[in-house]
Amino acid sequence: MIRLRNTLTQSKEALTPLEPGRVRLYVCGVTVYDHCHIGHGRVMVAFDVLSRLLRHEGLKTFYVRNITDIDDKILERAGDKGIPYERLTEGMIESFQGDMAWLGVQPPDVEPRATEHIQEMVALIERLLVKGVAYEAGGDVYFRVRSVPDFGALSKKELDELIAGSRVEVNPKKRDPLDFVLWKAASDTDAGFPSPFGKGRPGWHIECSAMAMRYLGDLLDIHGGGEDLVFPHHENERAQTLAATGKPLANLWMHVGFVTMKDVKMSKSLGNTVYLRDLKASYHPEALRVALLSTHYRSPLDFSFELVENTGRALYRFYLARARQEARLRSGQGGKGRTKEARALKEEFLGSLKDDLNTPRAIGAIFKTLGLLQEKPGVDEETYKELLGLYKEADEILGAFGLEPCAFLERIESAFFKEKRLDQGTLQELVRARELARGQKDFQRADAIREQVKGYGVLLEDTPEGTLVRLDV
RNA sequence: GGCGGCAUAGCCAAGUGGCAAGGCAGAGGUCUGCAAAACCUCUAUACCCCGGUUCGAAUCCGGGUGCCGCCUCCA
Repeated sequence: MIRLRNTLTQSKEALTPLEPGRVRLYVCGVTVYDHCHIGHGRVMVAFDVLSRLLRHEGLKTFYVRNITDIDDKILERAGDKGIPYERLTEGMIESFQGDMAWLGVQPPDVEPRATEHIQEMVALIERLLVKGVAYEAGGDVYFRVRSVPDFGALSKKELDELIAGSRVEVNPKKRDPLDFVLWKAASDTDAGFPSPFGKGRPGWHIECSAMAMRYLGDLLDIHGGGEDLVFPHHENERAQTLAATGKPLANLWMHVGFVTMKDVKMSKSLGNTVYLRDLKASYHPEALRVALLSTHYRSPLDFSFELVENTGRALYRFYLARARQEARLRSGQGGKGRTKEARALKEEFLGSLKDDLNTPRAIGAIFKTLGLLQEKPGVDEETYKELLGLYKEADEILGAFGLEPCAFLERIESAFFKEKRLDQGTLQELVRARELARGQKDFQRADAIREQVKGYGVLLEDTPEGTLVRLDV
């Protein structure tokens, strides 16, 4: 049983799919007018983990994540750059997909684009017009918010209080200041699509309802996105779908908390953003992924480079311990039989994830296996097999902890040597020279070499098997 | 102003009624030519404050305080 917190009811609920064994999942993706920052990355990773977990639990999951490729910001940005908006969005979609691949986010089953579903949106708007809950005004079409009695249920807002606190400039075309636009008229020179209401483009909210309904039907099991989408975006999606179909679009609404920088929300409009693409050069994607999952998805995550560095260090230690354990087993040295503990950790891992995606606790369980590996003689073959099962599960669901230790270490090392401008050949020579000096008990020279190499961030450890090169990551 | 959320060690972060996970950082010890790594031990008499419920609360209830977010495009 998977339990998830529902924004609508403000409590954890057992996930009970509409159709047994199948889950319909829709997540609001990105508006492609700029590159993705860490906040986007967090949401995508969170729902990536959710979809992986659902599938791991044997639920056939159909995951739809949209791309908003037409809106005011896009047109504005393209205008600033003096390029057609399609060129801007194509470039940003490519950038987005590159970032997601780097982060290990699996593609959704369908990634619909707004511009390719104008027909569905127009049809839905027409439905709303027929029902009398929408009206045309000067080429625009608006949705009558007051036609939905429980408007505000999702975001816990009272209509009248919204008006009181409203800072929106009044649009004279609206009959009620809270009404939102379903279709926006375009001038002759503006980008736009033909429609029965005239040339124009869809409002932001209608696209998600239309595309969700197109691919998943009138009612979803789970609809998710960032916390800032609760109001107005999801509230409006819910209202318009409810008005059109009598169904509230989704049974369960999930929202991911913000990424902050020094406790202030990271947002494009505030300019305190760190883009995913800027992290690619310096960090292993697994370090960022684990860092993003080390805080529960609903809590704010205060981002810092230190956080990623610390996580990278912990991962390095993790893979080193595994490499050592594997070396022990290869050389035929047995360890302790700890299968009971290993199984308990495995249960803790999966149980945590099934309880509202408690990734921090699940990650804690993974790190607890380190204690088993590193305690005196390590573990025996059977126990390690059990642990490998856990790591495989972590790889499948979290998309982390499942690499071949050597693969991870080599990747870290190659990046390291590239960055530090110390080539491996020179290092090997120094290590040989030092071993020679040590053999002659010339410890002064040996220590000097160790110091020299340390300047490059390389640590030399003397072990019975010879010199071990370790990186100060 | 309205609504929502959060407050756990130096830092990050679990824990939702029964001895306070885990990570990072730090201290001491074992080991070592010296180190490092690893291991062992230690690092919150205690979970923002004040009341209450209970045999028992970080955990439930009431009242404060502080921080954050939404109410406007935003993941």
